[in-house]
Amino acid sequence: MPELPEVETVRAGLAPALTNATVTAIDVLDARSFKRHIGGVEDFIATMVGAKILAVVRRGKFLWMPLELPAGRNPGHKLAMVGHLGMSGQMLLRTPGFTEDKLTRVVIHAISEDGEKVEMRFIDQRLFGSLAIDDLVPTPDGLPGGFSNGLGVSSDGESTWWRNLIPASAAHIMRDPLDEDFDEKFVIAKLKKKNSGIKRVLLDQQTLSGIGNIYADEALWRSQLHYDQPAASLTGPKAKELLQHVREILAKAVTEGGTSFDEQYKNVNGESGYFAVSLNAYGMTGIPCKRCGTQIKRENWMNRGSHFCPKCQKLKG
DNA sequence: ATGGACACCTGTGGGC
DNA sequence: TGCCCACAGGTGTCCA
Repeated sequence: MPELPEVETVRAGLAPALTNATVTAIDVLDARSFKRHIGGVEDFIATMVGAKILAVVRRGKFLWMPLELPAGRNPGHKLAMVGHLGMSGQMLLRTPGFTEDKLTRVVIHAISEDGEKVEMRFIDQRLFGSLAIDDLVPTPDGLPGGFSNGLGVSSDGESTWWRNLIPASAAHIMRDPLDEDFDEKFVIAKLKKKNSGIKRVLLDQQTLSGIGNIYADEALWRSQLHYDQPAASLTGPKAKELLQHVREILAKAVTEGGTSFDEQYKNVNGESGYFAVSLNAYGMTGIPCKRCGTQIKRENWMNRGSHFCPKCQKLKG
């Protein structure tokens, strides 16, 4: 479900409530949400309870929370809780006692700096999402690991110890187009070397991150590119234009709180985002193209769907 | 390198 | 009403 705008909406919602909060207890309703945590459920709980959350950081669709463990419980490495929403994950902030949400898998109980109790409920229909604790390792480029909007950074503006670190399990994820250290030249150079179809490349989180099926279809529609157009066949200016569209679409979707079609995407308060009204291609099968009036087509592609205008997004070659 | 298939899962909606 | 099929915002891995 969630792509960068949805995950950023969640990050931005969690950060004010969880920064500097201390974990007090964890309820596990379904242990399958921990399949990516090597040590198993008991280890996850033992590490998390008592830990202080220093920030909520995001790169692409990955979220993490650097942890400060209580004195005397230093494992020798820097740790973070890493969350991924998969296709259907949600992280809701609830006050204790709020009606239990259907499909809740994990509840993290915490107490804020001000002594307020808060519950972060991890809801996940399909169980492709996960929570795990992972080692933080230095970023290869020595720059900040991800986006945290300044929350959790010390008041004197100095970077804190976790800033230029990234969870080992997300270290292969390249920067996303909204990252201030996003290296556009590097990405364009990479596109030039790839003979794969452009959509495949847009979805490859090891080239650039944050884009999923919705925003790939939207960016390709705006750029009038067919999903199978070889990436290397794009001219420099065309590649630049495509990335500009990607950036604009992601940024606009962030301001609208992401895309919601159903109960699967919600912000931390359980509210839907509004970007769905701005969609031009994704899920628009049979609807006239807003540019030329031709019906938008859906084709099976890579075990999912691709939506495009057959007239203004032709393969060129 | 690259493309494809599939595994991991549950739920919903359409057609009959 | 029930049953079967298609389909769903992701990622990782294995195989030709």
